[in-house]
Amino acid sequence: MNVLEGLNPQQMEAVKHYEGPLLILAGAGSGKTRVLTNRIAWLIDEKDVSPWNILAITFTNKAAGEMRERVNNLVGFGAESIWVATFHSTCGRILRRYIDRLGYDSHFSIYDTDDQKSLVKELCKSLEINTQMLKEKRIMAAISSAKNELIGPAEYAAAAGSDFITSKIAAVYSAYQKELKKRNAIDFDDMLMLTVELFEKNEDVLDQYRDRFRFIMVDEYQDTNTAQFRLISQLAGPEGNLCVVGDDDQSIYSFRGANISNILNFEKIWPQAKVIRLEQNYRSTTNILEAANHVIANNRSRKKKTLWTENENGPLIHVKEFDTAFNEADFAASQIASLVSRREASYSDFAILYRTNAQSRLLEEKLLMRGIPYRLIGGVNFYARREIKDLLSYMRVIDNTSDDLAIRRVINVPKRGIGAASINKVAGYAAANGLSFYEALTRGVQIPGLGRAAVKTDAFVTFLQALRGKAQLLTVRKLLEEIIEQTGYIKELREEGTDEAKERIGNIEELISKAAVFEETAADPSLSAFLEEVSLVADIDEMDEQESRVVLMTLHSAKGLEFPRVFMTGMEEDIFPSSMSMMEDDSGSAVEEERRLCYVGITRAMRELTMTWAHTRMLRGETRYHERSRFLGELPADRVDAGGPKEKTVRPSSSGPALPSGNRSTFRFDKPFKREPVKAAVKADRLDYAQGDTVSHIKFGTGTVLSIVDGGKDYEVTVDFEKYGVKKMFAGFAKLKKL
DNA sequence: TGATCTGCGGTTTTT
DNA sequence: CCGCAGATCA
Repeated sequence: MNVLEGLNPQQMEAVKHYEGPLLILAGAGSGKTRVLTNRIAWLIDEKDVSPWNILAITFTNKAAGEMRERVNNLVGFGAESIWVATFHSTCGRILRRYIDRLGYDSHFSIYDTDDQKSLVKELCKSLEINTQMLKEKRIMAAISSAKNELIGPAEYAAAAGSDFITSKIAAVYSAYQKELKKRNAIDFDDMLMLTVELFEKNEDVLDQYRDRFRFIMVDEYQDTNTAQFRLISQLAGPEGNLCVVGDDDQSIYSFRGANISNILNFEKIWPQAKVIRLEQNYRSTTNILEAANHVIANNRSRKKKTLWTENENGPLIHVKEFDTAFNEADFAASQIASLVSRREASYSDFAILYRTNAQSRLLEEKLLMRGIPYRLIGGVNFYARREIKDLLSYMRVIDNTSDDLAIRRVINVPKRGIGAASINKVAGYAAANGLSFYEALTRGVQIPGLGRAAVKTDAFVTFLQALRGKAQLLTVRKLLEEIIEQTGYIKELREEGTDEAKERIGNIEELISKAAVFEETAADPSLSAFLEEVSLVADIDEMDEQESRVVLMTLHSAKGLEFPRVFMTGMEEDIFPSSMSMMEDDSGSAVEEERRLCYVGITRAMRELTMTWAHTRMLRGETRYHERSRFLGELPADRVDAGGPKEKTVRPSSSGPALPSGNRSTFRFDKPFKREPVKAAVKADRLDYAQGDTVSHIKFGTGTVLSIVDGGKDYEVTVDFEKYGVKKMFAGFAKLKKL
């Protein structure tokens, strides 16, 4: 296959770039992945670069998987030895091998957000920090950004000085790192920070990886934070055979430490860098692209560039206004249903995007009602579910007995009669003697005050030891099944028999098949590797383009994807841009990030884009009013649909920015929030059914009304459905019919 | 010790 | 509105 075929001149130039640093500024849909993969193939084919010497880094497993697949198709022989991975799994692999140089053991656990929170909470308690005043979340965010900036506890404490809050955070940070190390655990941010530290302190290790990774590619470069930037700088070395691809207009992760200046600094660190711009878009219609260009032009801080396309105009952008978010959601569902029934589209053509995960609920409801299959990305992570975390915690303890959090999670699951009192005694003894929780546990009766409970803890220790012994001989999947068997986890759920229990069993079965897939496909099928892999799964990784389903996800998750037809919902001030972004008094940079997010959303669409907004929307249980989003006003009038007969339409600005950047603060103040909840907006005066009546529901079928409670805003009706059991619902939404 | 109840706070985005 | 944490009861 000719890797240069069909490339435009700029793409060609990028693909044929051999040695030295290269910055590719690639607009949305300009074929950047193609350029990256073809360049890899070109290096191998034309320059005899060994696949072994190539590293390609992405942010998500999904992106890595796609790149891997495309590279495999392009590079026949040796493609598997190209290292294609995310930042985090790259660091994971390096650390598994060399983390002993930093005083950890190679069986380290990876703490996720929940684990971090438990630890921070624990530390706040022992440091006597009032978490009402200084929230765990804030501490976690501070620690995370410090790590992203490669600031260790000591440096953080020094910078904190006498500032009360900051010095408290510094104290937690220091204790947090100490405790993690004691537990032989690291968090997400540590993966990066520790790898950088490893390279800094161990020249031999860095040299070894430098020698291997002679050619480095980085995707979504605009999202790199300082730690990631340092890492690739270390690997690339001064000669810098480094090729990065990014788009400053799609930088939407500054809250996670992403640093736009990494793009600007690129040419400073490597003055010899070549810069190539890819501005031709192959994805979207002219109307969509013009809309995107017009909106993003309102941002002041950006590298000026204008995407263009040879594609046809296509349909106009539809902008629809609704009274309520219900109608909005229903509209999206009905549009999809009618297009699919007319065979003009298939479910997988559609994506419904929104700003916050909470907005998915309504949409799900409406899709469900119409029987439209959908895939929800995000929300509660599969691996964060209780049953999954329980089982994984067992595996964590088996892999790493120092993981106090994991062992304390499972010590009484299933119930073993070891309660909080006993746990505290063991923990106290462990702390006093510098032992891990597990080590303390093995001391049994020696622990003061444990008394008769020691019989139970001893049994637990024996149980764990037996499992640990077996683990040596078992594959990951078998081990998991053994744990389930020995603990009676599924058995217990089966006896419970509720819908919820059934769902949990389903989740466990899914975990087993994930373990099965893992042990068949992983290069390193060890327990540590399995636990690492499941820790690093992102929501978006769960998406499968092959499915014939509508996809629901946040605008953030949508980055890097494309769909023939896109709905952007909740286009309202305070929702999108979010109220948070407007509160910050930072000269509008947060709003600019929201605008980039809007740009990302618009440019996901290939053919048809529908943007919707609603005057009222339920938020945390109260109905709130919203104005239409300023971003709608920034659309070019000549690209927007005049609207159907049913809905009123928006008057977009004729040209230019709707809101000069300098005016942001005044704008904020002359538009006070309307926060009064609307009572009786949806509440019917009375219901045409009563307790004991038989009613029918569009999805749940027929059932008997058990009770009706006047909840103020609406009636809450409890119905016992024949097929689905007892459900609680609101009369205004459920649209129950008396039979 | 375990199960149930109540009150409160939370939602911006995530590897 | 929902989920969680602490309080309260069996």
